[in-house]
Amino acid sequence: MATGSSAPSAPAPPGSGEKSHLFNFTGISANKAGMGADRKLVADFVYEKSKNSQYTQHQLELDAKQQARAELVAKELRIAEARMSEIELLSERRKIEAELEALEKHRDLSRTHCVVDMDMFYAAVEIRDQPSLASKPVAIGGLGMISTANYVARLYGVRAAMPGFIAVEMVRNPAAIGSKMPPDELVFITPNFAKYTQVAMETREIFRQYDPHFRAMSLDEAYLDLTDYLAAHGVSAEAAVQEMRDRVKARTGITCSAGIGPNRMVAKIASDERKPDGQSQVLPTREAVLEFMDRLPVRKLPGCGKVLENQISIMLGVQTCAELRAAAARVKRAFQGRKTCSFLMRACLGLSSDELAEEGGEVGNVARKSLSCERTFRAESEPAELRGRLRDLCRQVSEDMAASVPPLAGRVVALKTKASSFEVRNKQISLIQPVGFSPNFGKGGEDGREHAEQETARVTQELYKLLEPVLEEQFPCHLRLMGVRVSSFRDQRATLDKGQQLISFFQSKGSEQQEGPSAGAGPDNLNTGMPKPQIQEANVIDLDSSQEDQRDKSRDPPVQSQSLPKGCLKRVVERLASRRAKRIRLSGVCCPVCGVRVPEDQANRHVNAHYGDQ
DNA sequence: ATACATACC
DNA sequence: CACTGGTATGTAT
Repeated sequence: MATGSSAPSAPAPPGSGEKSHLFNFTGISANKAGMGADRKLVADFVYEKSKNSQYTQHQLELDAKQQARAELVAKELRIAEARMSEIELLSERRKIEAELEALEKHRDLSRTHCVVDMDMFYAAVEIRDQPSLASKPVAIGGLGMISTANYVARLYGVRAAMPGFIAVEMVRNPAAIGSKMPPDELVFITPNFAKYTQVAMETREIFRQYDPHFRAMSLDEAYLDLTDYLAAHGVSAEAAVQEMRDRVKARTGITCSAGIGPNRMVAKIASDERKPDGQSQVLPTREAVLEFMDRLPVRKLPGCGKVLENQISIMLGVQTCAELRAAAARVKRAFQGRKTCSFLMRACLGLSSDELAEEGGEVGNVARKSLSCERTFRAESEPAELRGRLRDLCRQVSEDMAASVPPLAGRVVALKTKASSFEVRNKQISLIQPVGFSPNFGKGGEDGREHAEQETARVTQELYKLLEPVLEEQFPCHLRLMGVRVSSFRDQRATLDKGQQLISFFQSKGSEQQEGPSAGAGPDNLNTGMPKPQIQEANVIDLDSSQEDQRDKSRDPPVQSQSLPKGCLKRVVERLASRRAKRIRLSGVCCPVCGVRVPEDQANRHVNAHYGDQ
């Protein structure tokens, strides 16, 4: 299993005992090494602590399934290759060379992208506000799950996404995981998301000055296109980013790391190189990019997680991007007909999908596509209790839909359940009429609040009525989690921020452009390597008319932009811009997590709601 | 189209 | 005490 440099390509011998799967699923891998602790010992330790849990049993099943599949494909590959003649192999080789050559056409070295990542963000904020913690092992989260660990805790092998109760044991018993640290007690801190959000706003104020269209991926990570800034100020990327990081540190007291590169993928990977409190640049030449990519383990490619890494290892015997490139022909055969194939081919050349997007006119869609709420709880069988939880979830989803701008209505609702065995089920219902709020919801006058409550209750009830029978189908059941999701929104664009991105695109590109908004505004395609559906101008028109016109257009086919009269788009953009300005004056602050605009006095509550009000 | 699995922070 | 939550997307059926 590809669990690290120790055993790069050895497939797990079937039936060789419980450690054979040496935790593919811990995700501890080439790039996720815990400093100061031995990876393998950490994996063993975690395994020992949890091998009898339902969780682990379930993970082992998934793991085994995945492993068997990879081995099957590997076997078929070997057979197919054995059957190929020299001539066939040669012609295939030539074909691949040509394809790689063709991909070079998409290489764009003209832009400078930057990814900024705050160092151990939540922990850094807490330690800033309580400096006595600095020397102690600190984890943000609880016994169930850790979201961030400081560097002291990392010396004990503690990492984000690790269950807290295991982390406690590791800190108490560092020798067991090969750490030379003295035994200690892990300090837990309950996350304070409102505070982290406040700090994130401060960093974003700074980011905005370097790229007004920067994209925040989370509270602690942002993608910037520095090209215009550098041209305007005549400074080097290195200097600009250093200055930006200095300003972030001065303003927030927290360090960050950054990567600079000719596209978002390269910048993202580079941001990991000199962490913490460092920056790294990949120069905009083909040679520099290839040299950088070549030594990279494939696992470092955003989008290549532990499963794909393992597949690549088992099926191709490949660990690094250089090997991946050399094995392009086999990559193609192994993943033929799958998006993964083109993703890998481009990625190993250091090509980011945003380059393709610009070239091909395919664009990233920045609108939200689904809204959901899920809760884990102590496993429960009682129907009345489960129904109550379902109703709570429906209420929460309804409130979040109401708080969206515009208020949401969706044609698909889904119930997710996780049994105490960790088996997950999803059941979705497609509707003719969307469930949710009218686009005009929330614009009421004096009786606005009362009406809002009434409508929210109505939507809650509609969701519940749809999903309760779905839950019923599963009785008797023993559940540890339920979740409610709404998608296929009537309004494709969901947040104010994204609306502003639309405007900026149209303004910069001019009114006769036929494509949607530039993918340069966000890293939407970064992980998948694939273009997302476009936002057509039709959506903008729809948005506009939705103000005056309540007809439900959700079932109408998308209007082709070609059918729009000349000059129409420009007017739409202007009207949109003026409405935006009005809304900004009228209504509170923009949630930095979801982009939804909420009244100022509800901002904290709203932000915390994203995280379950912890 | 639906369900399930993977990935990211 | 006991392995998250929200969103997107890829893959299989």
